[in-house]
Amino acid sequence: MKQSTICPKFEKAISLLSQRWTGLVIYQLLSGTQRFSEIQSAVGISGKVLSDRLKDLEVQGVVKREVFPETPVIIEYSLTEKGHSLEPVLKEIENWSHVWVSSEDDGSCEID
Amino acid sequence: MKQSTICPKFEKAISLLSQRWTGLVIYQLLSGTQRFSEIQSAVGISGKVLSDRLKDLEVQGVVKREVFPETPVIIEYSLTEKGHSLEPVLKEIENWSHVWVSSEDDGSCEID
DNA sequence: ATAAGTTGATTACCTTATGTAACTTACTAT
DNA sequence: ATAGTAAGTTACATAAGGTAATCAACTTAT
Repeated sequence: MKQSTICPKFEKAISLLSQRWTGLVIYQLLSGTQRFSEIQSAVGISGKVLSDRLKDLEVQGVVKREVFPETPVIIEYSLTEKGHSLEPVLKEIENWSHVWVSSEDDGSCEID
Repeated sequence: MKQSTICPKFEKAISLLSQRWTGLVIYQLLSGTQRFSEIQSAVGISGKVLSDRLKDLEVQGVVKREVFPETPVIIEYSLTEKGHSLEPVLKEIENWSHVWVSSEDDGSCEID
């Protein structure tokens, strides 16, 4: 099963964004450079999967990884230009969510 | 593991879009009402998962399902207002993909 | 009448993907 | 020595997804 009529570039982009956690991780990094454990606790993702995602995003040129050999070691993750260019997409989703997603029992966020 | 600092509405929206195939199905329906098998062959998704996704999207008020008891039965899927309101998001992704995704061995689409 | 075909789904069965928790490396502080 | 820290990794269990066969309900072909 592989014969869509949809633009392959779009498909690639969608398959990136539609991988679980990826959008959230990028969104989180929009607020600036962060370390592994910061991302992990902010996003609520398991270490294993975060590790996978970051490797993936690095390979795709969306995320940059920098190692500082202090003790204990510090590793910083940030968005590349390509990564930052996803901001409009994430903002559009954020926007949509504030119009169309009901709060239900959820709390709300600052922006609400 | 569940204690993010991210807006719950945004999280909900992202969890919708970051479910595999969902974005592609909605994108496909942007071009108008379609039947099960049309979506299936256009998107390249298995019948099982498409069935799941459509049920999901119907419950979330993104997709509308109409049954015409002809023979064989005809069932039409279309976007609701909520569904259509996702167009800017999908277009933004499309846009991004044309700027940042390389063609590699892929073909290209009309828009390229 | 019996067999074959249609659409939208579902079922059984197998392979990935994700979650949990324990463990690793390398070095510091007690 | 012992414990602690950051960033992962590993082993193991559960959930999600893919494939192919099958179903319901009705029509057309033989």
